[in-house]
Amino acid sequence: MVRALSWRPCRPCAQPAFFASFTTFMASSRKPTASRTAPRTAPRSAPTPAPAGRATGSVTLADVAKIAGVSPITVSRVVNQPGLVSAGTVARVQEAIQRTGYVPNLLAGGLASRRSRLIAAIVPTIANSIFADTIQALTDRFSQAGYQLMLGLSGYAATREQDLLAAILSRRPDGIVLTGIAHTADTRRRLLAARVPVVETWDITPTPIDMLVGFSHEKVGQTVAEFLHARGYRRPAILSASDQRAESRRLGFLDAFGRHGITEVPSSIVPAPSSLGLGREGLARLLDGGARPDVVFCSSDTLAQGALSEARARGLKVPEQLAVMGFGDLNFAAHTYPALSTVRIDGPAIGRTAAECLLARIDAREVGERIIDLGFEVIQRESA
Amino acid sequence: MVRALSWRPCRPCAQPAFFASFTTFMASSRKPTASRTAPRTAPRSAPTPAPAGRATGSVTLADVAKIAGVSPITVSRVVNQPGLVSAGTVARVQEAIQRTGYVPNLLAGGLASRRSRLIAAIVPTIANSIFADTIQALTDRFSQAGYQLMLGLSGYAATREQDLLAAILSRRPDGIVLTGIAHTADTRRRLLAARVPVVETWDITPTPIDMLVGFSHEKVGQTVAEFLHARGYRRPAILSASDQRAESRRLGFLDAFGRHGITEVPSSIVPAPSSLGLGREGLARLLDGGARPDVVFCSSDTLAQGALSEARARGLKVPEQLAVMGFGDLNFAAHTYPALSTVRIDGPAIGRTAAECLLARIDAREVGERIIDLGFEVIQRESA
DNA sequence: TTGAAAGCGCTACCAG
DNA sequence: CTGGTAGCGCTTTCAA
Repeated sequence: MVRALSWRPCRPCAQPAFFASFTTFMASSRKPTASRTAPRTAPRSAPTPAPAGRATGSVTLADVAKIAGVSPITVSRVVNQPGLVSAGTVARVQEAIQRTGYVPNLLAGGLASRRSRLIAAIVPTIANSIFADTIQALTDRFSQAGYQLMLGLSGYAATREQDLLAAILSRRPDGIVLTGIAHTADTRRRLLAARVPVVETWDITPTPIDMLVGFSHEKVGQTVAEFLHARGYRRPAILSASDQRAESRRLGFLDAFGRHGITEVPSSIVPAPSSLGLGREGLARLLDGGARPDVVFCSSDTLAQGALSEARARGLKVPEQLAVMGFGDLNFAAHTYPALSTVRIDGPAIGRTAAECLLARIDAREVGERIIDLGFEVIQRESA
Repeated sequence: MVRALSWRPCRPCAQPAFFASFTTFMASSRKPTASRTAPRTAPRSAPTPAPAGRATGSVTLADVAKIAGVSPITVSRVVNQPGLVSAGTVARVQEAIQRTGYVPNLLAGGLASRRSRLIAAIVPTIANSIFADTIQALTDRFSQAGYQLMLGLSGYAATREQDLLAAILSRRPDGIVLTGIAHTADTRRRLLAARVPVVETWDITPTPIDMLVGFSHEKVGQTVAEFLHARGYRRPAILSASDQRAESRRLGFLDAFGRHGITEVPSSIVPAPSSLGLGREGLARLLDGGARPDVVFCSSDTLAQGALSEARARGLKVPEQLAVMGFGDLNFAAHTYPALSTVRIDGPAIGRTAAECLLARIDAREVGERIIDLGFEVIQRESA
C-alpha cells in the first residue's frame, strides 16, 4: 500500500543510510561532498587590532567612542536613548558604528543594567501545536518592544519544566510566559524567589503564580457536553490525551453529561502528545471494547482527525453514525473536515494579551495581579 | 454551514468581545476576574541582605563562597568543573548553594568567558511547520550538551532575517543554525565578521557560509517528476508557494518533465506561508484557468490537503482523475489521505546532524568546512 | 587543590 | 548635553 523511493546523494558523498547515525556521518563526511568553487568571502580584518590580555577582538563601545571622539557612555546613549544626545553627536557616533561594524554586547549590557531584554516562554511542544499562534504573537509583540523571546520546549513532563526553568532563570529573563497552571511546588518557589514577572497561559485558576491569561478547560468540557446534549446526542465517548488540560476538559464533560443523567461515558486515554496514529488507535480501542457512541469528544483536532480516519476505515458514516468533536481548530477542520466540529481558541489573542501584561509589569514594576479569561468558541459544522 | 457558539466569562469579568483588543482589555481588566482565595506564597526573604550600591539583591557566587568558607573561584569550579575540586569542598559548597538557592548568572559568566552557551536558530515559521521536528532535535541535542537554543522566527522575508540576526548577534551566541541558503549579502558579511560557527540547513549549495546540512530541492523536483512520468502521468501541474525552496523544486520538476518533451506545465503560485485555504484557491484557479492536469505537485502537504478538498468539492476522483503530490509528509498523509503521495524529509536527522556539526566546531574550534547531503524519500500511496 | 588579582563590555550614578 | 568613576557577577591567568 505504501511504496517509497528514496533518493541519496551521488556516490562519492553518499551517506551509508538515509537515517544516517551521527557516528556514520562523522566517519564518511570528512571529505566534503562538494568542493568549494567560490572562495569564501574573506572576513574583514578587525578595524581595531585586538588588544592584549583577555580582549575578544570584537569591536567594543570604547572602540567606537575613540573613533567618534566621544566618551563610551555617549555611544551607549546613542544606541539606547538617542533622544538624550545632540543630533551632531548622534550622527558622528552612528557613522563610527557603521564604519566599525559595532554590534552591542547584550550580555555586558544586561549584566550592568540588570535588564536582559529577554523574555522566556515555555511550551510543551511546537509540533503541529495549538500553541504556535500564541508563540508567534508573543514573538511579534516582544520584538517590536525590543525584547527577544527565548523558547523552551518542556514536553509534557513537569520535571523537565523544572530543569528548563533553571536554565532559563540563569539567563535572567525580564519576564516568563508559562503554558498551563500545573507546575511543581519547586517551580513555583523558584519563580517567586527570582522575582520575575510571570504570565501563565492557556488555562485558568484563582491562584496563579503572578498573572494569567487563559480560559477554563472545565468550562470547555461542560459547554461542549451541553452543546452535544442539546443536539440530541446521548451516547458520548471520550478520546483524550493524558495531559493536564485535556483531563480538565474531560471532567467538565463528564460533569455536564452526568447532570443530564448520563454517567456511562467510555473513555480512551492515550499518551501525550497527540498524533493521528493515536487517534486511530484510540477510537479503535473504544469500539473494540464494545462502546457504541454516537459522538466522540477528542482532546485535540489531531486526535479527532485520526478518529475520523478510523471511523471511515470501519465504514461508519460521519456524523450520522458517529459525530466527532475536536479541540483547537488547527485550521484543518475548516477546509478538509466538514464533518468535524471543534472548539476554537484564539491563540494569537492569548499571546498578545500575555505580552501586554508582561510589558506593563516590566515597565511599571507594578505589583497588581491580573487574571484574564479570554473564553473560547464552539464550532459546529454540519456535513457538506 | 457553520454554526458557532462562543462562551464568554461570567458578567463581572467578561471581555467586551471574544477577540478583545488590548485597549479594551486594559480598560476592563483593572479589576481581577477572580479574587485571590489562597494567599500567595510569601517570597522568602533573601538569605543575604541586599548590599548597598548597584547590587541586585540576588544571591551571587560571592555569597555562596562566604557561606561555604571558600573563595568565589572555588564555587565557580564546583558549578562548572566539579572534577577539579576535592569531594569535601564540593559537598560543602553544594550545601551552601542549596541553602541560598543560588542561581548562576549566565550573563556574567558569558561575558567573562566569552561563551554564552547559547545557540540561535532561525526558521521562517513554526505554524504547522515542516521545521518543527528539526527544532525539536536541535533543542534536545543542545540542552543535553549544556547549550540553550534561542529560536528566531523570520517569516519569509530576507530583510526580517537581517534584523533578527542583529538582535541575535548581540547575545553572542556560540553558534547559529539557519534555514535555507538564501541570505542577503549583508547577513553573510555580518555572520562572517562575527566569526561564529554557522550551519545552514534544509537546502544545499556548493558555497555555504560555513557548514551545511540539507538536501537538494531541485533534485526533489526532478525525482518527483521522473517518478510521476514513470507512472504514466503526462499532464502535470504545479501549485507552489512563493518560497525560495519551493521555487527550486518547481524548476527541477519543470526541467525533468521538459526532458521528456512535456513543457506545458500550468503553475499556480500562492503567497507563503501555505495554508489549506490557499491550497483550495490555488487549485481552483488552475482548473478555472482551463488546466486539466492528471497530477498536481504541491509545494507542501498543507497546500496539497487544500487541493484535495477542492478536488473533492468538485467531484474529482483522487487519484484516478487527479493525483495529488505533496511535500513534507507532516504525518498526515500516512493516516488520513491514502490518496496523497508526498516527499518525506528526515527533519530530526537534519537537526541532529546540524547540532553535531556545531558542537564539534565549538569544541575543537575547527576550521574545516562541511557540506552534508541527507537526501529525501518519495512516498507513494495508492488509494486505500 | 585552592586563591588573588584583573578584567569581560556595558550602564548607573552623579558631576559638570 | 556630556563625561568620570565604579561597579554588574563571573572567569581567566598565574601563583601558591
